[in-house]
Amino acid sequence: MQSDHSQRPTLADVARKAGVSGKSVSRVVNGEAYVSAELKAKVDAAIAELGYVPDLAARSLAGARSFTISLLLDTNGQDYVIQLLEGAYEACKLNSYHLRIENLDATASNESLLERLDEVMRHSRLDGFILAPPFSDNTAIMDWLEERQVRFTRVAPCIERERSPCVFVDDAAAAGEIAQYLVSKGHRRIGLVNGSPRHGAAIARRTGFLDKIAEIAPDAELVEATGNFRFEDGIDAGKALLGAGNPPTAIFAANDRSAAGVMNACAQLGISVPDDVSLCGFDDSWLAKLVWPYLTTVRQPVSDLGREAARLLIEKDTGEGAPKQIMLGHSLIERDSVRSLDQ
Amino acid sequence: MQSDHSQRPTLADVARKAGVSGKSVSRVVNGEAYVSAELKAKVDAAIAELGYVPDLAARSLAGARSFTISLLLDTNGQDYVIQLLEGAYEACKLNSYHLRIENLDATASNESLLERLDEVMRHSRLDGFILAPPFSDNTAIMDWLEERQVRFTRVAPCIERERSPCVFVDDAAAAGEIAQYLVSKGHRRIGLVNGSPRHGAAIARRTGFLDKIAEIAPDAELVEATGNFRFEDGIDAGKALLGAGNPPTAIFAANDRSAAGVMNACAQLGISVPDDVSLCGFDDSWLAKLVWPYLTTVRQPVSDLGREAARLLIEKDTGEGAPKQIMLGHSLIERDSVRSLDQ
DNA sequence: CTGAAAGCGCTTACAG
DNA sequence: CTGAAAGCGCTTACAG
Repeated sequence: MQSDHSQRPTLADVARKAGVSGKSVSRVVNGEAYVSAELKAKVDAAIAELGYVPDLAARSLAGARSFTISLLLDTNGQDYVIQLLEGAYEACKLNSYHLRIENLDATASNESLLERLDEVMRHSRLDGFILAPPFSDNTAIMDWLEERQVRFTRVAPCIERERSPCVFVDDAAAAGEIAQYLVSKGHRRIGLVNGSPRHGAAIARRTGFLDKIAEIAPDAELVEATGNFRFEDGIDAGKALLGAGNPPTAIFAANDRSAAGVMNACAQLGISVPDDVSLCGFDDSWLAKLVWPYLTTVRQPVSDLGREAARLLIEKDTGEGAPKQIMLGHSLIERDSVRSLDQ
Repeated sequence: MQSDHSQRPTLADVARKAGVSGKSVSRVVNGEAYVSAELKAKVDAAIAELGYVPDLAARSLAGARSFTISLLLDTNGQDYVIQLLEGAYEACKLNSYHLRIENLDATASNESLLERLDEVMRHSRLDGFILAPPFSDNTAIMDWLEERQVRFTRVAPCIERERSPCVFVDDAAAAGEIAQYLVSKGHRRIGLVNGSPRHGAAIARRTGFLDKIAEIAPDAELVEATGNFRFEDGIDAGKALLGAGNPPTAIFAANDRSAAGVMNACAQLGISVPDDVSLCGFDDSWLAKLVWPYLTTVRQPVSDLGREAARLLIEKDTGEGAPKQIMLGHSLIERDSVRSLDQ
C-alpha cells in the first residue's frame, strides 16, 4: 500500500500546481476563513485536476483531528445494533469521516470498560465517541471522557440529557400512546412485561404506560412481570401472566423481542393472539414482521438516531455553548396482534 | 485530544530512558530480528515503566502499515452480520488492530461499488479488507484489490477459493446432512426453498441437498421453490409448496430466515409444524429460537468465521506462497420442527 | 489575506 | 547486532 500512496498527489503538489503556498492549500481544504475567492478558485482547480485527497494519517499526526469516530455498543442481543450502525455509517460517509466500532460487554464492570477505553484511546486518535445504550446512561464512562476532554454524543440516553449532545425518542410518550390505544380497544385487564432495569428506556416506558393508564382508565387492573428485554424473558413473563387465573386481555411488552417471547408462550399454552389476548411490542425492529400475527408496535427511527448522533459529533458545536438535544418522532404501527373487545 | 496526546511518552522518551537509539526501540516494538536479548530487556522495561504505546497515526504515516482493517459487508437483512462483526472485532482487539466498517449495497453496480472502495482507499490507509458475502464472490472487487496489491480475506466464498486466504463452511456437505436426516425420518416427498442465486452458498446448499437425496433416496419426490433468503420469500414459497395438492411432508429452507417465512405461511394456512409438515433451516441464527416450534437447522460458526478471516488478514502470510483456506465445522442442531413419519 | 519554518512520532534506507 | 539522519504529508504557531 506504501507504493500506492507514494504516487498520490500531496498537498505540496497541489501548492506547486496552483502557485500558492502549502498553507493556503491547507486553508482551502479545511474551509478556513480569510481565503480570497481568487486563491480558493486556483486551489480548487488544482485539487480537482490532480485528484488530490488529503492523507488521513498525516492530518491526524500533525493536527488535533483524526476524522474518525467510534461507536461504542454492545452487540449482545440488540436488535437495533445494525440499524444504528447503518445510520452512523451514512453520516460518516457523507462527511468523509471513518467509523470504528468498539464492541463492549455491557454487563462488565465499569473498571474493565474504562480500561478498554483507555487502551483504545492510547492506541489511536479519535474525534469522539457515540455511546449507544446502555452506555449512553453510564456516568462512569461519561466522567472518564469528560476528564480527558473527549467529545461524545449519546443515543437514547435517559439521564442527564443536558450533559452531551444526544438523540432520543420520547419513550414515555410512546408507551403512553400504546396505553391509550389498548384502552381505546376496550382492554381493562392489562399485562406489562418490563425491560431491563439497566436501560433507562425500560423505566421510561413503564412509567409512561402506567401514568397514562392511571390517567385515562383508573379502574383498569394491571399485572406486571419482570423482564430483561430478552426473548426468554418474554416466554417466562407470558407464562406467568397468562398461566394464572383471570389473565389479562392485553399485554404490552417493553420491546419487540420480549413480545415475540410472549407470543411463543401463547403458542405453548395454546392461546391465540389476538383472539385470546392482544399484544403490543416496542421498537418496530424487523422482528415485528417475523412473527405471526404481525406485531403492533411503536416505531423508533433507529437508523436516524445513529445518523444524527454521528452528525452531532462530526459537526463542531455551533458555539452557543449548550449541547444539542434532538428528539425524534415515533409512531404507533398498527398490525395484527391487537383486537378490539367491543366488536 | 491533542493535549492528551502531547503528554504521552514517545518512542524518543523510551529510547532516552533505556539508553538506546530510537531505531532500537522501533525494532523491539515491531518484533524485528537481530535484537540482543539484553537490549530487548532494557527497552521492554522502559516501555513498561513509561506505559508507552506507539502512535498509530505516526506509524501509519511513516510506514507501510496502518494497523487497521476494514470489514466490507451489506447490513441489509443479513442475520449473521452482528456475529461476523463480533468475531472480527475480537481478533482485531487481540492483535491491537482496529476495525473499520464499510457498509455497501450488494445490489449496486460493480462500478459504484468500486468507486466507493476507491474513495475509501484514497482517504486513508488500510492493511486490508475482509469481504463478507456476497462480496466474497465478487470477482470485480477481487480484481480491483489485486491490481492495487491490497490484501484481503474472504468469508464463505464459493468461487475461486484459492485466490485469497478465506474461511468457510462446507455448505454442500451440511445440506447433505439435512437431506440424510429428513430421509432417515421417513420423508420421501420433500420441498426445497432455495436461497439467493447471487450467493454461491445457495447453489452449494441446493446441490448438496439434491445430490444426497439422489444418492440415498432416488425414489423421493422433490418440489423446489425459488427464494432470495428473505422472510417474504419463505412465506411465498411455503404457500406455493403447501397450498397445492399432494404437499411435501418436509421442507428444507436455505436459511433460517426463509424457514421462518415458511412457518409463517403454515400459520396462515392453518398447517401445523411439525405435525403436518416438518421444517429445516440453515445458519442457526438467533432466529431459530425466535420461532415456535424451535427450528431444526445447521449451525455455522459465524463469529469464528469472522475471527479467522480477520486473523488471516492480520497475520502475515507464512511465506509458503499459497493463501490459506480454512474450513470450519458445522453441526446439525436438532430441535422441534421435524417429526418422524415412522412413529 | 498569505507564507516560510518547524514539528507531529514514527519507519525507512543506509552505515557501521 | 546497533544507530544517526532523513522523511512520511500534513497542521501549528508565528510573521508579515
